[in-house]
Amino acid sequence: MTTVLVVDDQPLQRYGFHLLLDSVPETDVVGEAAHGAEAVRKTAELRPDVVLMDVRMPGMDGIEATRRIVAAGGRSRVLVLTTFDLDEYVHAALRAGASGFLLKDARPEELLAGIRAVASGDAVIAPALTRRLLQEYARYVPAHRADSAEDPGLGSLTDREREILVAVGKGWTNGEIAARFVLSESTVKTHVGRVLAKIGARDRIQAVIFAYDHGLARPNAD
Amino acid sequence: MTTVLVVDDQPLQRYGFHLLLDSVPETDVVGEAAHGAEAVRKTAELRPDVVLMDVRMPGMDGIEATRRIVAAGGRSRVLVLTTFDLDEYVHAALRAGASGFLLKDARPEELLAGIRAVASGDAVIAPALTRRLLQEYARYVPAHRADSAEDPGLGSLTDREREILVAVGKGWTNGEIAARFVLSESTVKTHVGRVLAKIGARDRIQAVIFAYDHGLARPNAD
DNA sequence: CGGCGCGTAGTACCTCGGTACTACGCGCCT
DNA sequence: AGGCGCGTAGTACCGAGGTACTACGCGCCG
Repeated sequence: MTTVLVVDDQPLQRYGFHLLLDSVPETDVVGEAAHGAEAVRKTAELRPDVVLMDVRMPGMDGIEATRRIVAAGGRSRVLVLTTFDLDEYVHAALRAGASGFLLKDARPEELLAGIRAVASGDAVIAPALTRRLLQEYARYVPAHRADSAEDPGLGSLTDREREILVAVGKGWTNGEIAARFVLSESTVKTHVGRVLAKIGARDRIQAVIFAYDHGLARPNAD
Repeated sequence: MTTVLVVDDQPLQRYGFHLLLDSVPETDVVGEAAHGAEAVRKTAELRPDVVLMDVRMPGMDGIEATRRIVAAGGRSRVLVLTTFDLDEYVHAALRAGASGFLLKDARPEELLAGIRAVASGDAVIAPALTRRLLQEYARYVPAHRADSAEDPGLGSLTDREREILVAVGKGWTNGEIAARFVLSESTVKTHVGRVLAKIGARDRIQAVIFAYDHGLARPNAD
């Protein structure tokens, strides 16, 4: 049995979800909320398996509510629903920690399948959104490992040189690298110089770019 | 009516898909292939709406076949199926241009829904994989737009300054930027200096990192 | 043993980048 | 009319970065 909290500012919409979810035995609507603040409060109180969250709501919106629910650390998972497939919503929701994102025009069985998946710890994305998400994903997440044959130098770097490159990718100066690796600055310069030659970069800036493009540098830097 | 090409090296597996897809009126299996090379050939010949592609196959595997089919530019979409949810497969398949990735233990209706979605130009990912994909996505694709309140400067940049930052993110020197923007190097320096001050970077290297972290710089650089 | 790759270290030199500060024209708002 | 933001441009200065070249100890391999 999956317990669900329905969050939507439209009473009629809530009623519809209620009807749908009660029509099958596996889901049980344990509560409703009309805005973000109420959603956060009731989630803490009722501890539902799944929070069915509308995005557009007066006051605290669904994104912010999602963020707080996820931050609270309970076991409730958030499935975001919206009429609009605006990219910003999707991004914001996923970054807020939502486990899923579906459109309200989804067929009932899709919604139920989504709730089921989210409840079991998986994630769902509406097919119509998945395409765009994947395009972006493929753009942003490049050569995960040294896959695509062409590999101008990465493989020829020694372990030490790769370490140095990562450090350069963090934006550290030669002096900082020397300090953290307990080396002389001269040595760092020698390493950096060799790295630049091997990867075909003319300066450390292009080395940073190289590092990002090849997955050596990460946004969670420093 | 959706036409499907079934690709799998196991005859029994192909038979199973054939049975399933023929049991519903909306799909029509127009051909089968036992390995990658045959899949590429038959896709070109039969022009199916959807290619149901197994990953593990002797000879050319499903990933390479997917890459070639997508590169060929036809309207056939590839839905990759596998028994193993290995990350490398998922990554490779998506980068190869697959429109979907499902596990073979999917329930029949899920598979059919997937085929339907892919045929209509959408994309599908098995829920079990979506979670991991999203985690990574959230890691790699940072603040897409100035969403999360904290925004040390990006919003305060003028249009010109943002242009400059993008150029810096491409690894261009001040001289190159001056040349491409038809400016004096002094002006570029002034702009760069202001950008650094606004985003809180101490040098252009950290500006490059900032640009990447905020989605201003792209792997498809230069 | 001798050579080679690698990591370490140094010197010398010059360029590029960044800072500080000034300055001016343009457009917009008050 | 005056002020302000923005884009433009300049000078002067200095430190970090990069190049070129040399050097040495260590471990591995033929």
